[in-house]
Amino acid sequence: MTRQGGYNLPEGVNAVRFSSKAVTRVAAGRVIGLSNEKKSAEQISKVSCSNCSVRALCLPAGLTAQDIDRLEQITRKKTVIKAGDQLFRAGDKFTSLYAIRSGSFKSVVIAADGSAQVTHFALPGELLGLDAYSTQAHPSYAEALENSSVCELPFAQLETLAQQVPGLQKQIFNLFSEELRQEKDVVMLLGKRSAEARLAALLINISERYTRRGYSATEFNLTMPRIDIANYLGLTAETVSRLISRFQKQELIKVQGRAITLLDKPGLATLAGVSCSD
Amino acid sequence: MTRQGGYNLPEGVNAVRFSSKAVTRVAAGRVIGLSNEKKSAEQISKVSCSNCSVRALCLPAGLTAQDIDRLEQITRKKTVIKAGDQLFRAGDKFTSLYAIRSGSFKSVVIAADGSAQVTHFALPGELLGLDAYSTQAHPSYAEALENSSVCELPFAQLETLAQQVPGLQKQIFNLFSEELRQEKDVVMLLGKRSAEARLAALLINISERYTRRGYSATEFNLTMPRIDIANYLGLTAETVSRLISRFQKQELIKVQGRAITLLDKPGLATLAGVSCSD
DNA sequence: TTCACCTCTTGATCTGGATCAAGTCTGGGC
DNA sequence: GCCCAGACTTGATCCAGATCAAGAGGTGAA
Repeated sequence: MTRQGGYNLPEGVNAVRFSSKAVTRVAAGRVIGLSNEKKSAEQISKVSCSNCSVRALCLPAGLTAQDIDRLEQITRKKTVIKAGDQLFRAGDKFTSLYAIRSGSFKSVVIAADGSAQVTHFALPGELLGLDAYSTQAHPSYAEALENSSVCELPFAQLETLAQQVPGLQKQIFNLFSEELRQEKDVVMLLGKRSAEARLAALLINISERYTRRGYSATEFNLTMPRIDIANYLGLTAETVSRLISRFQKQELIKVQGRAITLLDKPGLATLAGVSCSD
Repeated sequence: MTRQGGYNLPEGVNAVRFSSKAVTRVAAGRVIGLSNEKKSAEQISKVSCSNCSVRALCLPAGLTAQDIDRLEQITRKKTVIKAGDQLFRAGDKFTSLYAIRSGSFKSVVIAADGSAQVTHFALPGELLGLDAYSTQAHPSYAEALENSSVCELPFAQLETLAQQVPGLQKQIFNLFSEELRQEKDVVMLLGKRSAEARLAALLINISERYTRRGYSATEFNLTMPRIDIANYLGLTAETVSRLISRFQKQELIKVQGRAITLLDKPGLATLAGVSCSD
């Protein structure tokens, strides 16, 4: 649906691509280090949680090796989703949750008047589809922002297994609750904060989420286009662009295309009106 | 904490109070009919889900009589919370969920900079505290907007019971998912909609939620003060007040203090940019 | 009853971010 | 290589809603 040109991410190995001009300014080693994506977009069909990089955040968290084994048995496949492709569409019947192994997604709700609203950016280790349980249909669609891979968890089986494995039930409650808490943060953000505070908060938020996943806290890719960031934050692309320029002038961040370096995270946190781990 | 004066709700039987002027304009029968609160604020300690008016929406939904009985056994008490009192404070250790039997609450998060944000209005049959599970501490405080009663559900026991009763696990997932979906609706609302659309959407939303609880779809109390509505919608009290006046002039609603009559629900739905059940 | 203190309403002015309008940059196709 | 489409940037103008300000209506306490 969304055709991506220009600043788009490459299909292959590295999630970051620079213009020749930019490359001259960034050391090659750091460019590689910036990648949010694992080395290659594997398309292995055997699911193995135990060597998955996000197991500490995903459903296996807190489970015994034996229980993880049972979880692996119901996990149907690990698919590669290309940038721009949809994992599921709005209105699709709810049958499975999807755990993100690598890459990133946006969740988009289409309002009654046809307008789209980005409601969530999802990173590795997070589950997509939790909000579909109560109505048994996905209220939003999920689109890959870069080449991504996911594990599909048929919910009926997951539910049955959770009945037998207390740790799994706990972890599902945990992921539900965590997502609920995050949504409240978004509501807070959109509620009363200035455009400046919103963008600063998003940068801090994404930084912290990447940190928990073992990536650099200060250097990462904003895999989403400006227009999606704007939509998510309740702003326009122009305002986001202006703010990014201003933040650069204020030496809070450094930007090359979609690669971001946070130069002054405490400063951003102050703007955002949140405390930060720095 | 929040001292309430002026337009405050009475302590006693009826949630609605009118000025003498207003009373002359509203038939007594309809005033009674407007009440969002059940007849009296009972303080019975024996929990009985089977004769609770919100059982169809609350945890017992879909359970057998036998399972409801087990649920009742772990439900610790039914307390009356006075208007303005807090059910739990932000930062309190998470031990229980609270099911609202009658009345209404607001959830408020205090940001790092000290500013408060109303993140949710909770009505009978809804659970408070779901967002505290992942961190084991309440991120927000819950304050009664009118005299209310709740059932306390110690979560450790609820979790154990859910392990044994599949329908209960399902229903907990369901309430989590439903709240998540609702939060997404709020994000959509705050994202890009005009002040007018936000207020219209809130009125529609509250109307539909009361309808599901068996109250009138067109006549109900906005139990929350304007300032809370404004905070929740990311607006100022002045803007909310102006909009309410304008909606009255446009004959979309009729307002007496906090009592609201929706005169043109489809019209409001159009403004809100949502479809409605009317 | 009077007074203090709320919440709510209404008016006047100001401003942050939207909108409109050109551009520039980048990568892909030919 | 050149061209084109889409992502992004930057500038000028406009307006919805904030802010500031004043007053009205209602309640509880003395």
